[in-house]
Amino acid sequence: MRSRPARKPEKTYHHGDLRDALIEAALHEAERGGAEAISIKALAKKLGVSQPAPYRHFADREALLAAVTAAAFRQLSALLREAMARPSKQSKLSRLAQATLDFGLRQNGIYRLMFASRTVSCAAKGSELHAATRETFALVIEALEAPAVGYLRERQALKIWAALHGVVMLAEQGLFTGEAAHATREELVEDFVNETKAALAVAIKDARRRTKAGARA
Amino acid sequence: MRSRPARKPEKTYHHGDLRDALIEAALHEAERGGAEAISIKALAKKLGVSQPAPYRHFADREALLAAVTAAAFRQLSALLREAMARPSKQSKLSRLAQATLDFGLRQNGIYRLMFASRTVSCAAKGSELHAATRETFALVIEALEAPAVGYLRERQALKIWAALHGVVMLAEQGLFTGEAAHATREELVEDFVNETKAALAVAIKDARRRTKAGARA
DNA sequence: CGCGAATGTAATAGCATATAACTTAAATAG
DNA sequence: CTATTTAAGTTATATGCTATTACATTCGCG
Repeated sequence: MRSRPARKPEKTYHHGDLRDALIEAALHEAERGGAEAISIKALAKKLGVSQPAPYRHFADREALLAAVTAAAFRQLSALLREAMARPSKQSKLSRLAQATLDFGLRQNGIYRLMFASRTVSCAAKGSELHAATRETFALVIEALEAPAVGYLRERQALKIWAALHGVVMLAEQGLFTGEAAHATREELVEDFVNETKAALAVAIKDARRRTKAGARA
Repeated sequence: MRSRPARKPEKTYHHGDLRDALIEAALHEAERGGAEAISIKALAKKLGVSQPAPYRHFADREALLAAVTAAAFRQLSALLREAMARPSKQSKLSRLAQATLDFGLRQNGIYRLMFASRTVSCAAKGSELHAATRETFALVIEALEAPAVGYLRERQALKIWAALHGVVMLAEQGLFTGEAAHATREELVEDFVNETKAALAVAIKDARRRTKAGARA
């Protein structure tokens, strides 16, 4: 898991890999408690450096959170890629959807860091975080396994992505537990997956029909 | 807007309505900045009382946030009720959906307080907050304008509610702006509304057909 | 080797949560 | 109508976090 210093508890003045270690440790803290659980002071103590040391690598707490969030997006991307690559009877989209749901519920702290804070929306266009979020979304489009016809794919990707996040959100709010459990989260996700596929197929067929008609005229 | 003391800047030892005033002021702060923007110290200063005064009404910050969140849910419920009551050519569900989207984007700080924190999921079953969230969800079911057939309504309500929140979430992340704007948020919401209505109609018809068949056998 | 840049430390300022001990005023009983 | 209890507010203080400043150490490169 660790990278460079590996096992060297010798007291060296320089940590060697503090930046990455901070991100990794912060992710671990965020697992339970989300962004609020990330304390620069606590991280420094855990890693055996002085409190101001992290400020050599991050301008302020926000900057650290942005880097951690970007790392989390890359982590999610890897998970989704893996889920999509895995041989299965289910469709790629279905696997991506279930993997997202799984991630959102199991690692809810990290999930909230990624989707429920204003960190992402404040990310500049060329930033590491912005790139990481775009890459994740690209995987959603890929999971549709459909040809690019105008922006029909992108539109359906937005829809399924939105729906998925909504399910995670409501699940965490307890709307699927106790008396309110009128459907399982997995059932709902499958519904969305099927509706998305159907809508996309119809839209593409429709667009092609219209194009042909236009060409004939 | 204010309740009891109305206009009495005279230095009285007792504020008279500190609890409600705190909630109202906190909501105002949350409008920009979400939960993080709510500082007990700052609220106390703004209301002209000492810092520890709020602790007479709320055990800790979490308790204040829970009360504020409950107030926010009641506020949303009122908005939705109003949107549904308003005469219009659009369906009730469509109006509820657009009103939710509107609220989520315009009052995004409050919205995040309501849906993106763990406050709600930590709310006990009999709590004020729990009741407020259930009431809001009941409005979603009502907006479907469909008879109760098993839990088909509830299921579709969950779906549209989830989808709506996903759209707000992604919109706030910037997935509908710039090059990525392959659909407007409103379009997507209308898509979800229509799909929900269609799915519910089909499910109800299907259920009734099956019931009749069962009775005949 | 030596010097500059990167990285870490100690000391400190400032703000927020929360508690303890004390004070004031409102409400209620006798 | 006073006495006493209690709700609500105050001052003082402990603790924890962010962030900055000035200083120390080491790395890497010419």
